[in-house]
Amino acid sequence: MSEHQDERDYDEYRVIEDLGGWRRSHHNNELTAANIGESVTLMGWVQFRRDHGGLIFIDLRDREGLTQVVFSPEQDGDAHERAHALRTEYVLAIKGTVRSRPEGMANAGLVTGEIEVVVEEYKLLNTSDTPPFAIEDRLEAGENLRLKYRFLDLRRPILAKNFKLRHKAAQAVRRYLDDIGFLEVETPVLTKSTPEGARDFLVPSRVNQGQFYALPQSPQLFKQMLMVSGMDRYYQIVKCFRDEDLRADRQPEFTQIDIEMSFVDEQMVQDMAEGLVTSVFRNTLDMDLPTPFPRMTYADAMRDYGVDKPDVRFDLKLQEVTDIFKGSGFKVFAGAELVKVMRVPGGAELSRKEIDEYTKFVEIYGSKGLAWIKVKEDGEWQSPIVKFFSDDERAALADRTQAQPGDILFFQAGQADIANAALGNLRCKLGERLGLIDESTFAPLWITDFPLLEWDPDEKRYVARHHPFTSAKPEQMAALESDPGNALARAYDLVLNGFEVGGGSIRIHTPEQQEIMFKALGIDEQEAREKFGFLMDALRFGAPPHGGIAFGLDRLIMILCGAKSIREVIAFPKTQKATCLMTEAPGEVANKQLRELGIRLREKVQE
RNA sequence: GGAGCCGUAGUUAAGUUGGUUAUAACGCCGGCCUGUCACGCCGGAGGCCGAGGGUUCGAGUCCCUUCGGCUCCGCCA
Repeated sequence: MSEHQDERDYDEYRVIEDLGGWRRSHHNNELTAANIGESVTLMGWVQFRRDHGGLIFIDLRDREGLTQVVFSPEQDGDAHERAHALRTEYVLAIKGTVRSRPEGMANAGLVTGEIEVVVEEYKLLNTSDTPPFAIEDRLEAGENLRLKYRFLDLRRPILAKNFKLRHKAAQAVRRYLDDIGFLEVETPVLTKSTPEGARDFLVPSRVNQGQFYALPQSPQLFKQMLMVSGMDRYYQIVKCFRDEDLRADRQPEFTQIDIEMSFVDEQMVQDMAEGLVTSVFRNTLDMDLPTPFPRMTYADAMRDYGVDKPDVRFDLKLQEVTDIFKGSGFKVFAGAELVKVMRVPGGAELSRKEIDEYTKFVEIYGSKGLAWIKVKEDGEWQSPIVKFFSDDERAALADRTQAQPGDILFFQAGQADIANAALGNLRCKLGERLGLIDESTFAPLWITDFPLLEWDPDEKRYVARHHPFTSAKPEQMAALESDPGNALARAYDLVLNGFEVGGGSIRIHTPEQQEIMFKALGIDEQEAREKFGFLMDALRFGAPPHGGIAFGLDRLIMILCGAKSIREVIAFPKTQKATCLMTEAPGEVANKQLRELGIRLREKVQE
């Protein structure tokens, strides 16, 4: 066999050069037919290399896009020869001339697809190891790899796009709030641990050994202080910290658009918030959301959707039928605190296997099972449970649900919170599975009239549903002492496509009302003074009526991007175990550091 | 604290009832190639089957433990 011609070692061509005063003239999405003939300087990474031996094509990538550059032996033999050594993710600076691609060679898939840049001179600014995964949108590496090499993952156009949108949204927020008189004020990150709410992240104090700061769960009390200060309108795009377990839409550190206003009621905060959200939509998706946003009370949301953040992009609803089955021969329904049904049009097509799957699904929420009735084409009811129904019960059920041939009815019966959660979440699963959701639509919705307090069976006391500084509805403030469980709050959530993206309230601004609230929560005077003394003091010095709202920026951006997780819109997110695979945080610290802080670990971690 | 899914070349995956030398595609390395655009063609290298233990004549496959990733329940005012 003809001996291998000497295999070449290209390393001699891989000499890294200095930028040497070169300046970039364009990004890689900018050049079009209008630039033909221009001399340009481009910089970026090698996306694809197509080496024909003669001609070499490189797609040069930067944050903005791709441009095809051509190395031709006729143009510059030396540059062409050296270009054989180029590999994926090498960093290049090229000087060349923009020219039209030959007839029929345009690439309609690229903004720059009509042209190419023929290289006259280039510098290799850096080489690259072969990346552990391809830097492309269509190839998805495992998430652990992506997070370990997040700096490479972030080179992918889809992520660059997410972060550009996030940036635009943040700019729109600042512009909008600045225009209507809000001041951006920073608040401390090292602050005080407060009872109530989420678990705090603690930071030990070296100067005050044995004492700890807490990272803020939100700047709630600071923004109220700013209102007392007469700051009038405050906002901040700010990190918040909650040491709770993670979800696809929850990270231990996350970003809020935090807003507070003086001399306002609910309507004024909501109007402002709608203006903010519509401005964000306009400046990111170029989409006009109709205002005012629809409103729904918490009670109605629970009644019709079983959850307090309904996805109203599709129209399935729940109906209560507890009354129909009071005293029924079907004991499962007769003895239940709540019986609810959901009519799913066309659902009779669901297979037994699918229904079994949904039965498993509702068990997640503590449900004991999933009863169902299929209405066949001839109107006959097929079901494991109808044989237990009386004729009256059947008639009442048919009347209330208006079930039609081809429908399926799903039932939940039992403890109210479980039945609601099970059926409400099944509703969302079915909406997805049956293609009832138009992914291109956005359905904002205000949820209002939340209960002020919730009974905590573990602690055997009421806890604040929103937070302890939320005002009750004026007509119920007096009743707070006599009938705390039924008081409604001046609180509101903004729900978007089934996600809670914002929440706020009108706050308590007199010490008398705040004391009543603490009392209702079982916080005695001494504890109130210890934990919230500064708040009590502030309320005594002419606190104006005030209220506000906070938006979960990560969630909002996730929805705007169509992403499945907020990790796709956070540059360096944590895993479900709250670790960072790139930096390997959290980590152990040197004994010296612990000594300085006056901390000794209870159990020495071996090795 | 709990439930479920997953972990096999660099990557993404296949791997039957436990049975020869663990597959494929992409990527990587080398050769050829002047109009490709996820270039093409030829050749080649590459494996602690997450880790540890067990069952067995024999384990990627079965069992136990453990580590890691994801989804969810609890939790998250």
